[in-house]
Amino acid sequence: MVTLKNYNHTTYSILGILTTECRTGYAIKQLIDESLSHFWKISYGQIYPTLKLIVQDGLAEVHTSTQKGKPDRNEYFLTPKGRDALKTWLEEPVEQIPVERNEILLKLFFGSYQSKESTISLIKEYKQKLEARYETYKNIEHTISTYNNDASLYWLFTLDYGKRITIAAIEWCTSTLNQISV
Amino acid sequence: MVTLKNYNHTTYSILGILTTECRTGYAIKQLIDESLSHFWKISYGQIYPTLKLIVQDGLAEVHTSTQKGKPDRNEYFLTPKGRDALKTWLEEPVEQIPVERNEILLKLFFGSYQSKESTISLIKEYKQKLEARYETYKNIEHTISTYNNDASLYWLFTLDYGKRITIAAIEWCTSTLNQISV
DNA sequence: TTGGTCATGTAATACGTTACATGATTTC
DNA sequence: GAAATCATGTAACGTATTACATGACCAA
Repeated sequence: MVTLKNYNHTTYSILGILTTECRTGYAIKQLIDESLSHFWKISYGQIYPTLKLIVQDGLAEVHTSTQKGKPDRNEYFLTPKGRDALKTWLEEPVEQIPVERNEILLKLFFGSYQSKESTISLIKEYKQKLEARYETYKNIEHTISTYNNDASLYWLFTLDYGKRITIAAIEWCTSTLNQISV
Repeated sequence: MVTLKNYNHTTYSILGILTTECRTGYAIKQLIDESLSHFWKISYGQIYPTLKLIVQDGLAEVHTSTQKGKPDRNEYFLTPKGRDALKTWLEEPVEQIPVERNEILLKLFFGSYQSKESTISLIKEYKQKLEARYETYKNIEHTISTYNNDASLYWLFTLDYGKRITIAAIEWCTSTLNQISV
């Protein structure tokens, strides 16, 4: 029995996206920025080396098409081994919820060391950014609704998460501002 | 006029903590693990090199006490320059809210590629971890309440944030489980 | 005597961002 | 003519984790 190598989450995100119609490094970046941006991000500096790696390891195959004028287009396709690796990872339990570092909370933690006004504008700006983010989520939701494949239900679940968290954070801003302003 | 160097958030977190009674690398780690763990984390591999750096740059001074038997104890104290650097950073606006990578949402995003049962247990486990986290937050809250200094009000604000976000996430779990189980 | 607490530190590795380089086609 | 889109990729750098090494004291 062959034990599969362990890859990092970035690699699995790419394997996962290769199950969709996205086949090029460029398209992978686009999909993540458009539809997963509320809980994932990636850079070309990760994508291209990772694509190379998964081909080396036999998780994907690359079909290169040289087009007149245009640059080469490398399309990637999962192999059965690649699908296995993805499935295995998907069914593994998640060990821990990671701690997200939050700069705003870090600054607020030292709030007694700055002026009330600074703290208030810190939270007000945060609130504005959260409200903008909420609007973005509604746009993503709209984009996803138009896809209408069997994946889109799950995509909407992840968005619902983003929206709920954002609303909770906005409410916290309001409540905290009230408590400070007194 | 002297322009201050820019440091990373980890460095500012250490500067901030040096405004409290925590003076050693060990105590810094402890405080973060106990009272900031809902939005920050740090390792010794960051703490000790950073302490060295801020002394080099004149942001802190170190007083070493050699004790009989026990290992050397290095106590760090902010210099006026260190306080300036902290204050400047505290009053700078936060550019962007970072995207937190979320492994659970990543797996859920590819939910159509796995069995319903896997997805359900993924979310159930997540919910359990969130509930455990909520309990932890209540413990931290209790710890902080006993400190009773002028910082503790702000510390409680950050905790309130953690609690609200966690509750929203738990509610999302419940709602999503209902929708999947149908 | 075993494990916890106090206490400091480094080296290797892993992970991620940013800036750079290239270049054709299409749209305003 | 300028800007956006499609398209690929590397190198340098910044940041963080993990494992390792050391060692005394104290409590169960």
